[in-house]
Amino acid sequence: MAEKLIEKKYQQAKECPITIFMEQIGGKWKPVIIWLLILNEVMRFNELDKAINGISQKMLSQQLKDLERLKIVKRKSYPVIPPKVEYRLTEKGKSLKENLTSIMEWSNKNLK
Amino acid sequence: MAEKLIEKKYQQAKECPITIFMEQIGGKWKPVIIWLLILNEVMRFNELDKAINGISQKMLSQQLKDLERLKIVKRKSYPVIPPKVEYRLTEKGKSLKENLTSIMEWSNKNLK
DNA sequence: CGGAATCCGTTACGATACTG
DNA sequence: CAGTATCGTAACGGATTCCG
Repeated sequence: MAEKLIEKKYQQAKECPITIFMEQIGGKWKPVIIWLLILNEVMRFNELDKAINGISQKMLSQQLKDLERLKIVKRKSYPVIPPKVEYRLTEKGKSLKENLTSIMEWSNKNLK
Repeated sequence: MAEKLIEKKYQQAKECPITIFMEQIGGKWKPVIIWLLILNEVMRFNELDKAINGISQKMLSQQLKDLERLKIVKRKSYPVIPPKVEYRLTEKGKSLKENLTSIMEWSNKNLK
């Protein structure tokens, strides 16, 4: 009886949207990639690679694929040699700007 | 020369505050814990354990320690038998409410 | 009740090398 | 240039047991 009440009271924790957010947009690299694309509109693979301190090509391409699947990033490839691929945000991706900005401000104020 | 320009242009990516945020507040469990404490003010270890679907005691105590170290959560222990320990947010912790709320809204709108 | 200790599997991440 | 493929390590996370 009491257990049932507790279950009900704290039900919010299940399928928590914040958790889903963290699982999908969080992680070590995705926010940086998104942030760079907010600042620079469009970037090539190689530019992202150079811009992100310490990332490997493997990780970068993996994270970009994830973000593409999530419809946050658009990939545009030109059939030239040498290859040229551009990445930019979708509208959905751009809509993250305010969230990331306020997180950034909080972080600057509160985290070392 | 050109390299130097690129380095400069994308310097934002180093020590990115959003990355720091994700590393410290992100992850699978921390946001849920914080959110529950926002909703319920004060909770005991056991209540958190029951409220968070699928968490193990090990993870819970580990995450609570992390959050305590970050000064986001306050721990209050009563010297009684059986033991009683309460967790609540610090002011710093409470200041995350707006961030988490807007993340939650975005998540509800944009993530499955 | 509120943990700590242990064991163990899975995933994330990283370094390096290679390719169309 | 824009990636794959391969391999090794480290961190994460879960299950179980034990204890004051």
